[in-house]
This record gives sequence, structure tokens and C-alpha cells, in this order.
Amino acid sequence: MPELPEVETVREGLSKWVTGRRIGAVEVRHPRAIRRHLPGDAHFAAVLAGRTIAGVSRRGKYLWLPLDSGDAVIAHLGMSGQLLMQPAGAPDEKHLRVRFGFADSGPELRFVDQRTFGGLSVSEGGGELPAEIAHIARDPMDPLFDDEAFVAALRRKHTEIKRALLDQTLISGVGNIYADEALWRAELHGARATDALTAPAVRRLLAHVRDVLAEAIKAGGTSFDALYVNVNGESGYFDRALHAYGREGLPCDRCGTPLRREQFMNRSSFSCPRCQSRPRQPLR
DNA sequence: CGCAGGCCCTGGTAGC
DNA sequence: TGCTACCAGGGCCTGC
Repeated sequence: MPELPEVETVREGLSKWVTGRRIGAVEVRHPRAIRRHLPGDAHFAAVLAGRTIAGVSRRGKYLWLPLDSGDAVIAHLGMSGQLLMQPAGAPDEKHLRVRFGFADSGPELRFVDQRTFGGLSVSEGGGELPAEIAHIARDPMDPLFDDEAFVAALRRKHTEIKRALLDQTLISGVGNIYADEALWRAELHGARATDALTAPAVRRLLAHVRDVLAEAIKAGGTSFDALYVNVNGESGYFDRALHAYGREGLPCDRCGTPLRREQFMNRSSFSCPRCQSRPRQPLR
């Protein structure tokens, strides 16, 4: 369940391992992993062989690897995707989906994904910013993120605040877990109407979003293992200091009231019944 | 047009 | 023990 901090940790680690290296053989082990690459697996492999990776970029939860050809490899980890560096010839992972060999015969890059919600594709001419992800908003860690434009856009909407935080065209990188954490910090219930929030309230919420993401990036960076370029799924992820997510029935770290769990968009939301009161009127 | 909700996936686990 | 049901959820797609 990688969100922005986990993806940023992967980006940073990956960058050290693949920048400047020339791709050798590419092997697609599962077609679903490149389902977004419409020309298919043979084209995917052919267009990448011999290309040199210029770096690793990120926007929100998307990664892309600009190539010397001007194209870029787009990667999204979905829920369970991992990008791993492994010595060439190391045993295949059970859920290995795509393997990138390198011309220098050094460590391979592997895309491993149990649930295959993630995937890879090649973006033609996408080195600067792939057209496929141009609709994704800048994330709040981006120096060019426009706070006031975000505040205005959010208040123009008529929806629930948690849904807006998860809307990647409004603000990117926030998933279910960090949305719950930011709402807990802001003492707002996720069902509050966006157009009923004041501009200062939205600014405060945005500051909490930024804080929680920054703290998680810091924590993720310290647990990074040199040869194992990933978030490591459960571990390192769940032992992070979470105040809301997954804490149903446990005392609120602010007031001691047991946290509640509610269903929202077919997933769980965790909040404090006392600090985060439900809106008096449901959205209409 | 904006918004809500369904679907895609599979391994782990709870419950019977 | 072995089976079933359910849960995790980001992003795309459809329909209202």
C-alpha cells in the first residue's frame, strides 16, 4: 500500500542503482503487469533494450525513468508492487512480473507484484513528464505546488473532504492511510463537506498533510536497505507512528477516547469520535 | 460536467 | 483439518 512517502523512498534508492546504466534484455513474465502498454510485451522489451536510464522522477505515487531516447518507463506500484535490485541470476521471486537486465551484467531491476494492481509502460517522449500522468496533480512536496489554488479548488467542490484528499487530480500522493492521519491531526471528520470548510481550515489541513508525509519520508529513508530497493510491504510500513489508521478501539493519542472504524468508498476509515465529530448534516 | 460507486487482483486470516 | 467468506485499496471506467 505504497503512498507518496513509500514511493519517494523507492525513487531515491532506485536512482542510486540505475541512473546512467544501459538496459540489456527485458523480460515480461506476466502480461497484466504491462497492460497499460498497449503495443504489447514484445514492443515493450524492444524499445527499452540498449537505452540508458537518465534518472528516476516521481509525481504523487507515480514513478518514471527518463531514457536517453527521450522516452520514459512509467511505473505505478499499486497496492503490492515492488521495484527490487537483485544480483543477476538470483532466484526469481514468486510474483516476479518484469525483469530488466543491464548491459554491465550488474544487479537486475525487478518488478514484483502479488496483486498486480500496479504496472509498467513506456511513454513515448515522456522524459520530462509523461502525457499519461499529466492529469495527476502536483504533490504537496513539489516546490511548484500551489497552496492557494488547491484551497480554492477544494472549496469549489461539493464532496466529502476525505474523497477530495484521495482525488489525485486535486492533490497527489495521499492514500487512505495518510488521509486518515492528516484528518486526525486536523480534527476533521472525513465526511465533512468541502464547500462548508473555511479557507483557513483547508490551509491547516494541507499543513497537516504535508507534515505527515514529510515525517513518513524521513522514517522510510532510515529503514532503506541498499540492495533491497522497496518499501518492504508490511514491515517498516506499519511500525510507523500512526495515530489513526488501523487503531480501531485503541485510545485516541489526544483525548483517550477509543477510535472508531467506518466504511467509506469500500474501505476503512479510522477516526476519533470525540476529536472528529461527524458533520451534523450528511452531504446532499 | 461533476460526482458516486463498481471493478480489478490474490494471499492471509477469521470463522465454522 | 479443510473449506468459505472476507479484507486490504489506487486508479480507471461507467452511469447517473
